[in-house]
Amino acid sequence: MAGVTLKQLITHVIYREKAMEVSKAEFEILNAIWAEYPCTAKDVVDRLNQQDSWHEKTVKTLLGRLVKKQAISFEKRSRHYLYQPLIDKNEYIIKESDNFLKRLFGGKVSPLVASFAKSEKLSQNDVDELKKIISDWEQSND
Amino acid sequence: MAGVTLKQLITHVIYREKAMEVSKAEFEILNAIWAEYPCTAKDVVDRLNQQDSWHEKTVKTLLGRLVKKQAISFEKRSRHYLYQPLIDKNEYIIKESDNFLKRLFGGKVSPLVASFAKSEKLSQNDVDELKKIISDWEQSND
DNA sequence: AATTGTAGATTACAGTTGTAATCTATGGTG
DNA sequence: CACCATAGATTACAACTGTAATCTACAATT
Repeated sequence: MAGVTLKQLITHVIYREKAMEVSKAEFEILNAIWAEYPCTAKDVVDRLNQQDSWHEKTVKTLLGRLVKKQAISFEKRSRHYLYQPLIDKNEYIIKESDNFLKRLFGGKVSPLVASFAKSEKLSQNDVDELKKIISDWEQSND
Repeated sequence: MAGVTLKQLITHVIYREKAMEVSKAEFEILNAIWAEYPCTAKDVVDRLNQQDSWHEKTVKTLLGRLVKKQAISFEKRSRHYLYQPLIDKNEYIIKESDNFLKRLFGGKVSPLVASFAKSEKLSQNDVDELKKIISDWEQSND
């Protein structure tokens, strides 16, 4: 620990206080794990490579970072690790959505939908789905 | 330019090819400018400080970065600059929303709304607004 | 048992970001 | 006209990111 500045030390000590932030690339990894877990690093690589092209080394790095951030954990199975999420997908997605809506739309969904409607990014199908969601909501809120 | 690696050079040459990325802090600045422009750095600081606390130096740095990224431009007025956006607020917001929805919800709005409904983050007011948006949409799409 | 492929650990490295402090030049003030 | 406050320019700097290459150790194979 030689050469560590006081600031670094303090930063480290209060690390746990900070809200955990998952970067975009890390989220892709997390998402692949959520698909089915526990799973190996190879599983993750394979899943990701169905869509895009991820270098195995990159995926390993990101898995390591997610472990350090305590977003996932692993269990040793002889040669390889079995990874598994420590955070819930729905919870995470809600939190992220909430943050996003706060930053851009005052925290509400409707302005987003309105903005999509205005720029013609809303299809009949989207509207049908929205109507269904609304009627379900009304069903359970009276 | 001595000591520049080939990779750096290439990165720089193809710089314009990359989609411009505005960071979160930069977005706050942009947002303050969109409120009313042209405006000075001081205007931006004042506007931001109505809500949060921004250091003047930080704001200046971010203004500089936005200029470099060609997200805003300025015009000299003797001692100070008059800043003004180079990107349209609605366009930017739509693009960001689209990206966000692609990353988390397969690109569609309804799953976001559904997820909000499920976690009880939807108020009667939100629902009323959504209904209004939908009926307006249907009005103009038949 | 020696060898080797491979899994994870460590190291690399430039770019971005948040957050400012310091430098420099100039317009306004006494 | 000299001086200074201040605006913008430059510099700082650690953390985070994306993207991998290299190192190290062990399990499976011959």
